[in-house]
Amino acid sequence: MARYLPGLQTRDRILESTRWLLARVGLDGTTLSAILDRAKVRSGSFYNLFESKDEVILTVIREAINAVDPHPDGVGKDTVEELVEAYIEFITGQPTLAKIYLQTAVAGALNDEALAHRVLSHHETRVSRLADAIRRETRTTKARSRLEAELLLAGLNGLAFHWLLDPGFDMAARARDLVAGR
Amino acid sequence: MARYLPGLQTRDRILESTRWLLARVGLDGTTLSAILDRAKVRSGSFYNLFESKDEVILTVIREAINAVDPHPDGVGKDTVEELVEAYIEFITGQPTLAKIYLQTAVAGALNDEALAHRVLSHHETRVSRLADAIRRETRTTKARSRLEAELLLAGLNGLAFHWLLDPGFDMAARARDLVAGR
DNA sequence: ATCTATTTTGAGCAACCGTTCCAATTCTGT
DNA sequence: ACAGAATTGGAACGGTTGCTCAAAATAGAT
Repeated sequence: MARYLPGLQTRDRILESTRWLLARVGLDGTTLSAILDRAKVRSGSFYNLFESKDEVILTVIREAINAVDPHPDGVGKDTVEELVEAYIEFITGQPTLAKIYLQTAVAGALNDEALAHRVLSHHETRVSRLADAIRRETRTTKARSRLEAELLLAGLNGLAFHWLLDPGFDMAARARDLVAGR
Repeated sequence: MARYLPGLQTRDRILESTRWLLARVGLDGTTLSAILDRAKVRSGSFYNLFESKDEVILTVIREAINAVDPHPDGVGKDTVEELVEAYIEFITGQPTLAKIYLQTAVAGALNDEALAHRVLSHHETRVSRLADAIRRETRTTKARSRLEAELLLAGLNGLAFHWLLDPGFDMAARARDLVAGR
Protein backbone atom coordinates (compact mmCIF):
# COMPACT_ATOMS: atom_id res chain seq x y z
CA MET A 1 0.00 0.00 0.00
CA ALA A 2 1.56 3.20 -1.22
CA ARG A 3 1.98 6.08 1.23
CA TYR A 4 4.42 8.45 -0.41
CA LEU A 5 3.99 10.25 -3.69
CA PRO A 6 6.47 8.18 -5.74
CA GLY A 7 4.65 5.02 -4.69
CA LEU A 8 1.30 6.39 -5.83
CA GLN A 9 2.78 7.48 -9.14
CA THR A 10 4.34 4.14 -9.99
CA ARG A 11 1.08 2.51 -8.93
CA ASP A 12 -0.70 4.60 -11.54
CA ARG A 13 1.91 3.77 -14.14
CA ILE A 14 1.45 0.08 -13.48
CA LEU A 15 -2.33 0.31 -13.81
CA GLU A 16 -2.04 2.32 -17.01
CA SER A 17 0.39 -0.18 -18.46
CA THR A 18 -1.88 -3.10 -17.57
CA ARG A 19 -4.91 -1.38 -19.07
CA TRP A 20 -3.07 -0.73 -22.30
CA LEU A 21 -1.75 -4.26 -22.58
CA LEU A 22 -5.05 -5.96 -21.79
CA ALA A 23 -6.76 -4.06 -24.57
CA ARG A 24 -3.99 -4.57 -27.13
CA VAL A 25 -2.52 -7.98 -26.60
CA GLY A 26 -5.19 -9.69 -24.55
CA LEU A 27 -5.16 -11.50 -21.29
CA ASP A 28 -2.35 -13.96 -21.91
CA GLY A 29 -0.20 -11.40 -23.68
CA THR A 30 -0.30 -9.31 -20.53
CA THR A 31 2.67 -10.87 -18.78
CA LEU A 32 4.32 -9.45 -15.72
CA SER A 33 7.48 -8.49 -17.57
CA ALA A 34 5.42 -6.75 -20.25
CA ILE A 35 3.65 -4.75 -17.56
CA LEU A 36 6.96 -3.91 -15.90
CA ASP A 37 8.67 -2.88 -19.14
CA ARG A 38 5.90 -0.58 -20.18
CA ALA A 39 5.52 0.95 -16.73
CA LYS A 40 9.31 1.33 -16.37
CA VAL A 41 9.26 -0.44 -13.04
CA ARG A 42 11.30 -3.35 -11.62
CA SER A 43 9.65 -6.35 -10.05
CA GLY A 44 10.65 -5.34 -6.53
CA SER A 45 8.72 -2.09 -6.75
CA PHE A 46 5.79 -3.90 -8.25
CA TYR A 47 5.50 -6.35 -5.38
CA ASN A 48 5.90 -3.54 -2.92
CA LEU A 49 2.68 -2.07 -4.28
CA PHE A 50 0.64 -5.07 -5.36
CA GLU A 51 -0.04 -8.48 -3.90
CA SER A 52 0.24 -10.31 -7.19
CA LYS A 53 -0.06 -9.94 -10.94
CA ASP A 54 -3.67 -11.14 -10.69
CA GLU A 55 -4.54 -8.32 -8.34
CA VAL A 56 -3.61 -5.66 -10.90
CA ILE A 57 -5.43 -7.42 -13.67
CA LEU A 58 -8.57 -7.89 -11.62
CA THR A 59 -8.43 -4.25 -10.53
CA VAL A 60 -8.36 -3.12 -14.15
CA ILE A 61 -11.10 -5.53 -15.16
CA ARG A 62 -13.43 -4.44 -12.35
CA GLU A 63 -12.83 -0.87 -13.42
CA ALA A 64 -13.92 -1.84 -16.94
CA ILE A 65 -17.01 -3.67 -15.75
CA ASN A 66 -18.13 -0.76 -13.64
CA ALA A 67 -17.53 1.69 -16.46
CA VAL A 68 -20.16 0.02 -18.64
CA ASP A 69 -22.96 1.29 -16.42
CA PRO A 70 -24.54 4.68 -17.10
CA HIS A 71 -24.58 7.26 -14.31
CA PRO A 72 -26.37 5.69 -11.37
CA ASP A 73 -28.15 8.91 -10.40
CA GLY A 74 -30.42 8.64 -13.43
CA VAL A 75 -32.18 5.47 -12.28
CA GLY A 76 -35.94 5.62 -12.76
CA LYS A 77 -35.84 8.64 -15.06
CA ASP A 78 -33.69 7.93 -18.09
CA THR A 79 -35.09 7.24 -21.54
CA VAL A 80 -34.27 4.31 -23.82
CA GLU A 81 -32.38 6.67 -26.07
CA GLU A 82 -30.26 7.96 -23.21
CA LEU A 83 -29.38 4.46 -22.08
CA VAL A 84 -28.40 3.38 -25.57
CA GLU A 85 -26.32 6.54 -26.00
CA ALA A 86 -24.58 5.72 -22.72
CA TYR A 87 -23.75 2.28 -24.08
CA ILE A 88 -22.42 3.73 -27.33
CA GLU A 89 -20.40 6.27 -25.40
CA PHE A 90 -18.86 3.53 -23.31
CA ILE A 91 -17.84 1.43 -26.30
CA THR A 92 -16.59 4.13 -28.62
CA GLY A 93 -15.44 6.62 -26.01
CA GLN A 94 -13.39 4.21 -23.96
CA PRO A 95 -12.36 1.58 -26.46
CA THR A 96 -9.61 0.31 -24.22
CA LEU A 97 -11.89 -0.47 -21.32
CA ALA A 98 -14.56 -1.73 -23.69
CA LYS A 99 -12.25 -4.29 -25.24
CA ILE A 100 -11.14 -5.46 -21.84
CA TYR A 101 -14.74 -5.78 -20.74
CA LEU A 102 -15.86 -7.81 -23.74
CA GLN A 103 -12.79 -9.99 -23.74
CA THR A 104 -13.09 -10.69 -20.07
CA ALA A 105 -16.71 -11.56 -20.34
CA VAL A 106 -15.97 -14.22 -22.92
CA ALA A 107 -12.54 -15.55 -22.09
CA GLY A 108 -11.88 -14.77 -18.46
CA ALA A 109 -15.28 -15.65 -17.15
CA LEU A 110 -14.78 -19.24 -18.25
CA ASN A 111 -12.12 -19.82 -15.64
CA ASP A 112 -13.20 -17.46 -12.91
CA GLU A 113 -16.66 -18.31 -11.56
CA ALA A 114 -16.85 -15.15 -9.42
CA LEU A 115 -16.00 -12.97 -12.39
CA ALA A 116 -18.67 -14.58 -14.54
CA HIS A 117 -21.19 -13.85 -11.82
CA ARG A 118 -20.06 -10.25 -11.59
CA VAL A 119 -20.42 -9.70 -15.33
CA LEU A 120 -23.83 -11.38 -15.36
CA SER A 121 -25.15 -9.34 -12.47
CA HIS A 122 -24.11 -6.11 -14.17
CA HIS A 123 -25.81 -7.35 -17.31
CA GLU A 124 -28.97 -8.03 -15.31
CA THR A 125 -28.88 -4.52 -13.86
CA ARG A 126 -28.67 -3.02 -17.33
CA VAL A 127 -31.52 -5.19 -18.63
CA SER A 128 -33.92 -4.19 -15.87
CA ARG A 129 -33.02 -0.52 -16.16
CA LEU A 130 -33.62 -0.67 -19.89
CA ALA A 131 -36.87 -2.57 -19.34
CA ASP A 132 -38.09 0.16 -16.98
CA ALA A 133 -37.37 2.82 -19.55
CA ILE A 134 -39.18 0.86 -22.26
CA ARG A 135 -42.16 0.38 -19.99
CA ARG A 136 -42.34 4.11 -19.23
CA GLU A 137 -42.35 4.91 -22.91
CA THR A 138 -44.53 2.22 -24.43
CA ARG A 139 -46.79 1.23 -21.51
CA THR A 140 -46.63 -2.47 -22.25
CA THR A 141 -46.62 -5.32 -19.76
CA LYS A 142 -43.70 -5.92 -17.49
CA ALA A 143 -42.82 -9.23 -19.13
CA ARG A 144 -43.03 -7.78 -22.61
CA SER A 145 -40.80 -4.81 -21.83
CA ARG A 146 -38.28 -7.09 -20.20
CA LEU A 147 -38.13 -9.27 -23.27
CA GLU A 148 -37.67 -6.24 -25.47
CA ALA A 149 -34.89 -4.98 -23.23
CA GLU A 150 -33.12 -8.31 -23.36
CA LEU A 151 -33.26 -8.44 -27.13
CA LEU A 152 -32.18 -4.84 -27.50
CA LEU A 153 -29.20 -5.33 -25.23
CA ALA A 154 -28.27 -8.53 -27.06
CA GLY A 155 -28.28 -6.51 -30.26
CA LEU A 156 -26.03 -3.88 -28.73
CA ASN A 157 -23.63 -6.50 -27.43
CA GLY A 158 -23.58 -8.16 -30.81
CA LEU A 159 -22.72 -4.88 -32.48
CA ALA A 160 -19.95 -4.27 -29.98
CA PHE A 161 -18.72 -7.78 -30.73
CA HIS A 162 -18.61 -6.94 -34.43
CA TRP A 163 -16.77 -3.69 -33.74
CA LEU A 164 -14.20 -5.65 -31.75
CA LEU A 165 -13.35 -7.70 -34.84
CA ASP A 166 -13.50 -4.77 -37.22
CA PRO A 167 -12.53 -1.44 -35.70
CA GLY A 168 -13.72 0.29 -38.87
CA PHE A 169 -17.28 -0.87 -38.21
CA ASP A 170 -19.59 2.03 -37.41
CA MET A 171 -21.03 0.62 -34.24
CA ALA A 172 -22.65 3.89 -33.13
CA ALA A 173 -24.65 4.30 -36.32
CA ARG A 174 -25.87 0.69 -36.29
CA ALA A 175 -26.85 0.98 -32.64
CA ARG A 176 -29.02 3.99 -33.48
CA ASP A 177 -30.52 2.07 -36.40
CA LEU A 178 -31.36 -0.68 -33.97
CA VAL A 179 -33.27 1.67 -31.67
CA ALA A 180 -34.98 3.39 -34.58
CA GLY A 181 -36.23 0.11 -35.99
CA ARG A 182 -38.03 -1.08 -32.88
CA MET B 1 1.57 -37.66 -40.66
CA ALA B 2 -0.16 -40.73 -39.40
CA ARG B 3 -0.19 -43.81 -41.64
CA TYR B 4 -1.06 -46.69 -39.36
CA LEU B 5 -4.23 -47.10 -37.37
CA PRO B 6 -2.76 -46.37 -33.91
CA GLY B 7 -1.42 -43.08 -35.20
CA LEU B 8 -4.80 -42.04 -36.55
CA GLN B 9 -6.47 -42.96 -33.30
CA THR B 10 -4.12 -40.96 -31.09
CA ARG B 11 -4.45 -38.09 -33.54
CA ASP B 12 -8.19 -38.14 -32.94
CA ARG B 13 -7.71 -38.34 -29.19
CA ILE B 14 -5.42 -35.30 -29.28
CA LEU B 15 -7.93 -33.28 -31.31
CA GLU B 16 -10.77 -34.29 -29.02
CA SER B 17 -8.75 -33.35 -25.96
CA THR B 18 -7.86 -29.96 -27.44
CA ARG B 19 -11.47 -29.29 -28.40
CA TRP B 20 -12.64 -30.10 -24.90
CA LEU B 21 -10.00 -27.95 -23.22
CA LEU B 22 -10.47 -24.93 -25.49
CA ALA B 23 -14.18 -24.86 -24.70
CA ARG B 24 -13.75 -25.42 -20.96
CA VAL B 25 -10.65 -23.64 -19.83
CA GLY B 26 -9.99 -21.24 -22.68
CA LEU B 27 -6.98 -20.63 -24.83
CA ASP B 28 -4.33 -20.13 -22.19
CA GLY B 29 -5.64 -22.96 -20.05
CA THR B 30 -5.07 -25.26 -22.98
CA THR B 31 -1.44 -26.12 -22.32
CA LEU B 32 0.43 -28.90 -24.03
CA SER B 33 0.67 -31.01 -20.90
CA ALA B 34 -3.08 -30.59 -20.34
CA ILE B 35 -3.72 -31.79 -23.87
CA LEU B 36 -1.34 -34.72 -23.39
CA ASP B 37 -2.81 -35.72 -20.03
CA ARG B 38 -6.35 -35.73 -21.29
CA ALA B 39 -5.47 -37.54 -24.50
CA LYS B 40 -3.29 -40.04 -22.62
CA VAL B 41 -0.38 -39.39 -24.94
CA ARG B 42 3.31 -38.58 -24.31
CA SER B 43 5.03 -35.68 -25.99
CA GLY B 44 7.01 -37.94 -28.32
CA SER B 45 3.87 -39.28 -29.93
CA PHE B 46 2.40 -35.83 -30.11
CA TYR B 47 5.31 -34.39 -32.07
CA ASN B 48 5.33 -37.41 -34.31
CA LEU B 49 1.81 -36.47 -35.39
CA PHE B 50 1.74 -32.67 -35.19
CA GLU B 51 4.15 -29.92 -36.11
CA SER B 52 3.51 -27.90 -32.98
CA LYS B 53 0.96 -27.16 -30.29
CA ASP B 54 -0.25 -24.20 -32.35
CA GLU B 55 -1.05 -26.47 -35.27
CA VAL B 56 -3.52 -28.51 -33.21
CA ILE B 57 -5.14 -25.42 -31.75
CA LEU B 58 -5.50 -23.73 -35.11
CA THR B 59 -6.92 -26.92 -36.58
CA VAL B 60 -9.62 -27.01 -33.92
CA ILE B 61 -10.36 -23.31 -34.20
CA ARG B 62 -10.72 -23.46 -37.98
CA GLU B 63 -13.05 -26.38 -37.51
CA ALA B 64 -15.14 -24.21 -35.17
CA ILE B 65 -15.20 -21.25 -37.53
CA ASN B 66 -16.27 -23.41 -40.43
CA ALA B 67 -18.95 -25.13 -38.38
CA VAL B 68 -20.83 -21.87 -37.85
CA ASP B 69 -21.92 -21.79 -41.49
CA PRO B 70 -25.18 -23.41 -42.54
CA HIS B 71 -25.08 -26.03 -45.28
CA PRO B 72 -23.66 -24.41 -48.39
CA ASP B 73 -26.01 -26.22 -50.75
CA GLY B 74 -28.93 -24.07 -49.65
CA VAL B 75 -27.51 -20.80 -51.01
CA GLY B 76 -30.09 -18.75 -52.82
CA LYS B 77 -33.06 -20.73 -51.53
CA ASP B 78 -33.15 -20.75 -47.74
CA THR B 79 -35.56 -18.69 -45.68
CA VAL B 80 -34.75 -16.35 -42.80
CA GLU B 81 -36.27 -18.82 -40.42
CA GLU B 82 -34.11 -21.64 -41.72
CA LEU B 83 -30.96 -19.59 -41.39
CA VAL B 84 -31.79 -18.59 -37.85
CA GLU B 85 -32.60 -22.18 -36.97
CA ALA B 86 -29.24 -23.20 -38.41
CA TYR B 87 -27.56 -20.67 -36.15
CA ILE B 88 -29.46 -21.93 -33.11
CA GLU B 89 -28.60 -25.47 -34.04
CA PHE B 90 -24.93 -24.60 -34.24
CA ILE B 91 -24.85 -22.92 -30.85
CA THR B 92 -26.96 -25.37 -28.87
CA GLY B 93 -26.12 -28.50 -30.85
CA GLN B 94 -22.38 -28.12 -30.81
CA PRO B 95 -21.74 -26.09 -27.68
CA THR B 96 -18.09 -27.06 -27.61
CA LEU B 97 -17.33 -25.69 -31.05
CA ALA B 98 -19.62 -22.73 -30.43
CA LYS B 99 -17.73 -21.69 -27.32
CA ILE B 100 -14.45 -21.97 -29.14
CA TYR B 101 -15.80 -19.90 -32.00
CA LEU B 102 -17.08 -17.10 -29.80
CA GLN B 103 -14.01 -17.10 -27.64
CA THR B 104 -11.73 -16.99 -30.63
CA ALA B 105 -13.63 -14.18 -32.22
CA VAL B 106 -13.22 -12.03 -29.15
CA ALA B 107 -9.91 -13.03 -27.63
CA GLY B 108 -7.84 -14.98 -30.10
CA ALA B 109 -8.44 -12.76 -33.06
CA LEU B 110 -6.82 -9.85 -31.26
CA ASN B 111 -3.38 -11.34 -31.61
CA ASP B 112 -3.69 -13.20 -34.86
CA GLU B 113 -4.44 -10.86 -37.74
CA ALA B 114 -5.13 -13.69 -40.17
CA LEU B 115 -7.57 -15.30 -37.79
CA ALA B 116 -9.48 -12.08 -37.28
CA HIS B 117 -9.81 -11.75 -41.03
CA ARG B 118 -11.04 -15.30 -41.29
CA VAL B 119 -13.76 -14.75 -38.71
CA LEU B 120 -14.82 -11.49 -40.31
CA SER B 121 -15.05 -12.98 -43.76
CA HIS B 122 -17.27 -15.78 -42.46
CA HIS B 123 -19.38 -13.17 -40.70
CA GLU B 124 -19.71 -11.26 -43.95
CA THR B 125 -20.82 -14.40 -45.77
CA ARG B 126 -23.54 -14.99 -43.22
CA VAL B 127 -24.74 -11.39 -43.37
CA SER B 128 -25.13 -11.41 -47.13
CA ARG B 129 -26.86 -14.77 -47.16
CA LEU B 130 -29.28 -13.54 -44.53
CA ALA B 131 -29.79 -10.30 -46.43
CA ASP B 132 -30.70 -12.27 -49.56
CA ALA B 133 -33.27 -14.27 -47.67
CA ILE B 134 -34.77 -11.12 -46.16
CA ARG B 135 -34.95 -9.51 -49.58
CA ARG B 136 -36.71 -12.52 -51.05
CA GLU B 137 -39.31 -12.42 -48.31
CA THR B 138 -39.95 -8.72 -47.82
CA ARG B 139 -39.01 -7.29 -51.23
CA THR B 140 -37.26 -4.23 -49.79
CA THR B 141 -34.21 -2.48 -51.18
CA LYS B 142 -30.81 -4.14 -51.17
CA ALA B 143 -29.40 -1.65 -48.67
CA ARG B 144 -32.35 -1.98 -46.34
CA SER B 145 -32.26 -5.78 -46.27
CA ARG B 146 -28.56 -5.71 -45.63
CA LEU B 147 -29.01 -3.42 -42.67
CA GLU B 148 -31.73 -5.66 -41.30
CA ALA B 149 -29.51 -8.70 -41.73
CA GLU B 150 -26.65 -7.01 -39.91
CA LEU B 151 -28.85 -6.07 -36.99
CA LEU B 152 -30.45 -9.49 -36.81
CA LEU B 153 -27.10 -11.24 -36.80
CA ALA B 154 -25.81 -8.84 -34.16
CA GLY B 155 -28.80 -9.82 -32.04
CA LEU B 156 -28.08 -13.50 -32.50
CA ASN B 157 -24.42 -13.04 -31.65
CA GLY B 158 -25.39 -11.05 -28.58
CA LEU B 159 -27.70 -13.81 -27.44
CA ALA B 160 -24.99 -16.41 -27.96
CA PHE B 161 -22.68 -14.17 -25.98
CA HIS B 162 -25.19 -14.13 -23.13
CA TRP B 163 -25.56 -17.91 -23.30
CA LEU B 164 -21.79 -18.24 -23.02
CA LEU B 165 -21.88 -16.46 -19.67
CA ASP B 166 -25.00 -18.18 -18.45
CA PRO B 167 -25.45 -21.72 -19.76
CA GLY B 168 -28.96 -21.75 -18.28
CA PHE B 169 -30.03 -18.93 -20.61
CA ASP B 170 -32.58 -20.09 -23.15
CA MET B 171 -30.81 -18.80 -26.20
CA ALA B 172 -33.01 -20.69 -28.70
CA ALA B 173 -36.25 -19.23 -27.36
CA ARG B 174 -34.90 -15.67 -27.36
CA ALA B 175 -33.55 -16.10 -30.86
CA ARG B 176 -37.02 -17.09 -32.06
CA ASP B 177 -38.50 -14.11 -30.20
CA LEU B 178 -36.03 -11.95 -32.06
CA VAL B 179 -37.18 -13.21 -35.46
CA ALA B 180 -40.85 -13.01 -34.49
CA GLY B 181 -40.53 -9.40 -33.41
CA ARG B 182 -39.12 -8.08 -36.67
C1' DA C 1 20.41 17.64 9.65
C1' DT C 2 18.82 13.62 11.28
C1' DC C 3 16.09 9.64 11.56
C1' DT C 4 12.58 6.45 10.18
C1' DA C 5 9.51 4.64 6.74
C1' DT C 6 8.89 4.01 2.05
C1' DT C 7 10.44 2.94 -2.39
C1' DT C 8 13.70 0.97 -5.79
C1' DT C 9 17.08 -2.09 -7.67
C1' DG C 10 18.31 -6.36 -9.64
C1' DA C 11 20.09 -10.87 -9.02
C1' DG C 12 18.13 -15.21 -8.26
C1' DC C 13 14.44 -18.93 -7.57
C1' DA C 14 11.24 -22.78 -8.45
C1' DA C 15 7.76 -24.07 -11.54
C1' DC C 16 6.17 -24.43 -15.86
C1' DC C 17 6.16 -23.68 -20.87
C1' DG C 18 6.76 -25.92 -25.68
C1' DT C 19 9.96 -28.76 -27.86
C1' DT C 20 13.79 -32.25 -29.06
C1' DC C 21 15.79 -36.59 -29.38
C1' DC C 22 16.44 -41.41 -29.36
C1' DA C 23 16.06 -45.99 -27.74
C1' DA C 24 12.35 -49.31 -27.15
C1' DT C 25 8.19 -51.02 -28.84
C1' DT C 26 4.54 -52.08 -31.99
C1' DC C 27 2.60 -52.39 -36.46
C1' DT C 28 1.99 -54.04 -41.33
C1' DG C 29 3.24 -56.35 -45.60
C1' DT C 30 5.85 -60.20 -47.19
C1' DA D 1 9.38 -65.16 -38.97
C1' DC D 2 11.36 -61.34 -40.69
C1' DA D 3 12.31 -56.52 -42.15
C1' DG D 4 11.35 -51.85 -42.42
C1' DA D 5 8.45 -48.24 -41.08
C1' DA D 6 5.44 -46.07 -37.74
C1' DT D 7 4.59 -45.22 -33.12
C1' DT D 8 5.59 -44.65 -28.24
C1' DG D 9 7.80 -43.44 -23.77
C1' DG D 10 10.32 -40.38 -21.25
C1' DA D 11 14.44 -37.88 -19.89
C1' DA D 12 16.34 -33.58 -20.86
C1' DC D 13 16.80 -28.61 -22.63
C1' DG D 14 16.53 -23.65 -23.01
C1' DG D 15 13.39 -20.09 -22.30
C1' DT D 16 9.79 -17.74 -19.76
C1' DT D 17 6.60 -17.43 -16.16
C1' DG D 18 5.32 -15.09 -11.59
C1' DC D 19 7.63 -14.04 -7.57
C1' DT D 20 11.21 -13.26 -3.36
C1' DC D 21 14.58 -10.91 -0.84
C1' DA D 22 18.22 -8.06 1.02
C1' DA D 23 20.71 -4.15 0.22
C1' DA D 24 20.81 0.63 -1.56
C1' DA D 25 18.46 4.92 -2.44
C1' DT D 26 15.06 8.26 -1.53
C1' DA D 27 11.02 10.75 0.70
C1' DG D 28 9.14 13.28 4.31
C1' DA D 29 8.42 14.64 9.11
C1' DT D 30 10.91 16.76 12.96
